[in-house]
Amino acid sequence: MIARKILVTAALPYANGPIHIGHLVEYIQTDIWVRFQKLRGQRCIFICADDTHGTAIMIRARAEGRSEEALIADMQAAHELDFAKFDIQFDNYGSTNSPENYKLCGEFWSALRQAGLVAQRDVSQLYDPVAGTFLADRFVKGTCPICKSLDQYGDNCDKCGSTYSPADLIDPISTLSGAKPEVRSSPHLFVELEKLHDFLEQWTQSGQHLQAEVANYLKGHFLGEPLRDWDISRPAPYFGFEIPDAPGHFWYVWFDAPIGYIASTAQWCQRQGEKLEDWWKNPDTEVHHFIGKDITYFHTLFWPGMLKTAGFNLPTMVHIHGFLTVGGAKMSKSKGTFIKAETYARHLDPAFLRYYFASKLGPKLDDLDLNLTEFIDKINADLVGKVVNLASRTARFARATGLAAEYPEDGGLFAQGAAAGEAIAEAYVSCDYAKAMRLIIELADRANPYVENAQPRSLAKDPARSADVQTVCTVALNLFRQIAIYLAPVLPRLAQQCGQLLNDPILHWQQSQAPLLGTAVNEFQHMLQRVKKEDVEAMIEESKDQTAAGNTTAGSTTGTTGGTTASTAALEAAGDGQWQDSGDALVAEPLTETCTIDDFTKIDLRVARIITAEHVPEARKLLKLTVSLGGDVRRTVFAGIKAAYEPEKLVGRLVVIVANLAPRQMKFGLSEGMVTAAGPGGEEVFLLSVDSGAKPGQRVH
RNA sequence: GGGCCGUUAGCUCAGUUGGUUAGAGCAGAGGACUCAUAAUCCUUUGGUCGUAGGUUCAAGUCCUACACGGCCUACCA
Repeated sequence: MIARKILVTAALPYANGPIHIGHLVEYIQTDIWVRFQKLRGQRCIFICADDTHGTAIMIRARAEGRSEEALIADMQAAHELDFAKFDIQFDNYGSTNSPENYKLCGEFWSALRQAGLVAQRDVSQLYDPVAGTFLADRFVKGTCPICKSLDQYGDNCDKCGSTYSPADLIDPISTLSGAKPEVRSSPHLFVELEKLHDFLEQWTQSGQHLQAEVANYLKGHFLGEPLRDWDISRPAPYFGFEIPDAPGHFWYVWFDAPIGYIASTAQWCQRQGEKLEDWWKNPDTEVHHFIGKDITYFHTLFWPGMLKTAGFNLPTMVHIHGFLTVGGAKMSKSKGTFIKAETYARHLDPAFLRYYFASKLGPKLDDLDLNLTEFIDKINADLVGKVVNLASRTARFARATGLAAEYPEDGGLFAQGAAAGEAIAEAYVSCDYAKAMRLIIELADRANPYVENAQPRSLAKDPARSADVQTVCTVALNLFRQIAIYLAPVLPRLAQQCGQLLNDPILHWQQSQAPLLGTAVNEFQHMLQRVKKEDVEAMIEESKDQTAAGNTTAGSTTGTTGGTTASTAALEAAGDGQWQDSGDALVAEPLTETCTIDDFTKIDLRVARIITAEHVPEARKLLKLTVSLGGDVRRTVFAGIKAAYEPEKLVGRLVVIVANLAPRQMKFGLSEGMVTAAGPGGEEVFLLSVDSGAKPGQRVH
């Protein structure tokens, strides 16, 4: 058999936050696939890197008073350490901030230029004169130009949903410095993706490279109309690569991030004495990308377009997975389900998570739920009770004799297991790990009754029957070994331990097809500890302590999406030791521009009592409140607090409202004010209260 | 509102091109064993396969509608 050349990537984690268990779904999924391919004898390499560029990194480095390079070096070291703990084994782990990547970006760039796909036009963008930087959309807030809502981000309005340019915002402020941004026009470079429309249509709809639902999604959402030009340059200052033929302009982080896959491969080639062309410009090489559904767009439209234009291999397959939920809900810092990789590894065996994810992962892009009770049960029942137990209940008796020289009659168990190998392999290949695990555990379910019936315990008592003991142990340990081989992609350490126990390392899938005979058996050592409920609880508790609030989507990675807000060391160090308040909130929403007392008095804050509160059935976030300002002055106010408060519990309660806010016509009625609250939104909304004694209608000074 | 996916035993899920009394694991109940990490083994309870129609000799499996849930997208504070 000629080995296939398979190049596999997982999305590049952004250098702005630690690895958490949501990320790990992807890296574990990918690592299993790679280990499987290697075990089957394919030439398979696993390539990844840190994604390091962009405004967010620049801002954070600035806040921490150090260089971007120092920041990303620290983050990369932390990421690699976390991955190693989970046995995620990259062939090369690079960085998008590498000379190789710069060179390749140039290559892609020339190709795009030559193909006539680059257009230039001016973009008016807001500029922060204090921070001395152009402002990415999310670093500008102001009043929505469409619906006049206050405090909206620069790219789209949370309230009316309209999208616009940050330059259109009314009364914008920079969230970096609080300064009033100026509109500055600057030339930007665009990739005219529409010119590749036909190619992308054909490539995405071929039925070969994408999961069917993904192809449908693209067809419905993007390919049905002209593809928009893609703005891939950013004016200085920007942490990234300067565009060679456009001094003062930098490639947008999403331009150089996927090219990082190739750059990281180049580093591997350098080390291995291989040629990059053999891996990226070779029709015989398969390229497989594993990504989360949040970055589908980039990997299925832009990226193939770029590869096609620059003459690199197109992805053979883009494997897209869903998000992780914990206990059926999004990971939540306040609930302690936002679990960092590092925290998990301090409390529990990473192998457990690998097995659990494997047992839940299918080829679809459904979200995957980590149910902690199920987690405990599954690990203890499957891995400890069924699999490892096979070895632990027999290895001891086999020490004296070793394995028999001939494989005994076992009622066809080993042959059955060998025959199941191809079905298991197919399940791995198609990323249906759940099915693979099911099939494997079935083998263990058949093996244990064999041991039970064979009664090695009573045989062992009779010295005259040592041959029979050897027979039984030879069967049981071979069945165990067969299972360990099948599980090796998921549980590499177990495979290694099995190899040690039986003096024969597990190196190839094919070893599952013939029993191991005539070797010595070493002393049995515990292979896996059971999961203890207390350890899981301790992990959750510790995760709770870390930061204040905020639900975060347990998404995947690469680039500018899905990153968690970074806390800054500086702010945390300055925090009051007694309360341990995190600096995250301030980082997420920095202080605004200084205002005068006159500015403040323009806003008329009043104490009000909630008289009625009801759900607005059609609205997802809104409650309709009637508040009293005393006497018979009533106001109707819509408040976006549905996720955080039950209407019944609000009635009678005193709140603080903005009483002179211009009324606003909303879909569900006229809103005549605004209820004040703190928090990032969603379930994390906290209404302002006043101390007892205050009366409706009183002004807040 | 649009799109996609799902709805099978208390829980997690299998159910192949429609074909006999719908399966597994876990949990529950009873028993056995004590070699093993209180592991294992045997027996057993439990399902009008979301609802309503339809196609068919035959439907968990195909079609239609509806309900519920999830995700995406839009709308919407």
